[in-house]
Amino acid sequence: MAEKQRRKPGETREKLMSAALTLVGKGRHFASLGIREVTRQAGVVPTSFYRHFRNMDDLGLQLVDELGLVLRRMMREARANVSQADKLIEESVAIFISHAQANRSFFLFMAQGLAGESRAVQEGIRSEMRFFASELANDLRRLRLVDHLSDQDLDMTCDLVVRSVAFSLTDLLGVSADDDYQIEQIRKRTTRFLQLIFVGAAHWQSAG
Amino acid sequence: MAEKQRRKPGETREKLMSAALTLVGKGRHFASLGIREVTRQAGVVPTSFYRHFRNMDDLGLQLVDELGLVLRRMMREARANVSQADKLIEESVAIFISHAQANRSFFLFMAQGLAGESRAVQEGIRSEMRFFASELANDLRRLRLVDHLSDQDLDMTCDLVVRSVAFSLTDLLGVSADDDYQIEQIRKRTTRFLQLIFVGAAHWQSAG
DNA sequence: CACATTAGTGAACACTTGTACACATGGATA
DNA sequence: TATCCATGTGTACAAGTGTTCACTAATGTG
Repeated sequence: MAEKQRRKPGETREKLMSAALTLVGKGRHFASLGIREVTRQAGVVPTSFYRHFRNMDDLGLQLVDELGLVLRRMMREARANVSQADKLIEESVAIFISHAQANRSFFLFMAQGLAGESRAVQEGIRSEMRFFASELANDLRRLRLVDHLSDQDLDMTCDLVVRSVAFSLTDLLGVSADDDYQIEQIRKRTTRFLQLIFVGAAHWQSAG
Repeated sequence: MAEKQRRKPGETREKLMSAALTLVGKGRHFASLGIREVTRQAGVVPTSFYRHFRNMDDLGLQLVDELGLVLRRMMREARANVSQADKLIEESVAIFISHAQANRSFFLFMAQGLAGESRAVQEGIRSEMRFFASELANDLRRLRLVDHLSDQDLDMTCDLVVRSVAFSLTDLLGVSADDDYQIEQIRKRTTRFLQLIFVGAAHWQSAG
């Protein structure tokens, strides 16, 4: 019989989660993954799955939690690297794209989950996006870049910004990871989107 | 043995496609549907599937084509119903939402396909969105509402508009079809998004 | 009318799937 | 040290899967 050493606690759990992400990274859709498939990819016997998750939806929910950590790391780096206010958009988009590349499977999972099968996962991702948007609003407030906007209008603007970036994600994940030209195009386009939105925000009161 | 009457040509084909849509409408993800499942829902023997489609991806591609028709109908109605230029955004959003409600499963399929499993379906949907955006640009040009924008900037604006609306789709499809309050909220928010974008477009030259 | 084509059927195939059960083992706890 | 429990393993099974095959009835074409 094969050895059944138990290594660090939670190791198999992580193997299963990253196995699912690996399969997603290979082009599979999370909704089409099965328990056996994931355990096979993780190099673990199918029964082990139930030691950690009740079903695939449960695994998805726990992936959403980890996704939250990835997003928070990204925000922290963005805040640390904002050198000048007028380059804020460009630099933030660049950081976002590099994180999306570095955690491709994670963001793929996020893009899939937005219209996914599990309502709970869907809501989880949406919630992460709302949090992201509200943090962005806080930052902009603190930098005093948007003093003329009401809280509500600022929230709306940040919401739109986050959505636009999230949509660019699906562009980004659609091109191969080493197609530098296309990635650069996406970066430029996303940057212009955000600039357009902020121009709109800057003139919002007069038009609203 | 059961009767095997063949009715109109292409009837089973349609039954299969709408069976897939029905399952999607019930909350399933297209990527997780199987051939047997679809044929069962259509009330047809599994073998019949192969008379019309090579596999599920093929069926998905043909659904994208039909989706194109739905979108074109929507555009036609929007063009016919634009009463006054200053209500253009509000009325267009309202038409969009009513079409999305009337063809819920179709739009659900579209939202899923954007980050779906089949690259071909993904590209098909993207292509429909590009077409939609370019038609929008033509209309705006014709109405002479955006004379100060270059073609390129206009394309970008329309692209952003279409993306924002598409993202609102996922909001809309996330709430139950008879939750009028939430739907109204989504309608208002989407309208404001577009207004913000167009305010940005109106002031774009001076800032770009 | 004869005939090829299309579009339906059911039976069978070799696999894969989710899940249940009994069992083993290492580490923490008492 | 003795015990418990979380975590691992192998086996088993019923149900579901995609696909092939041979057969049949309706339709369009000569």
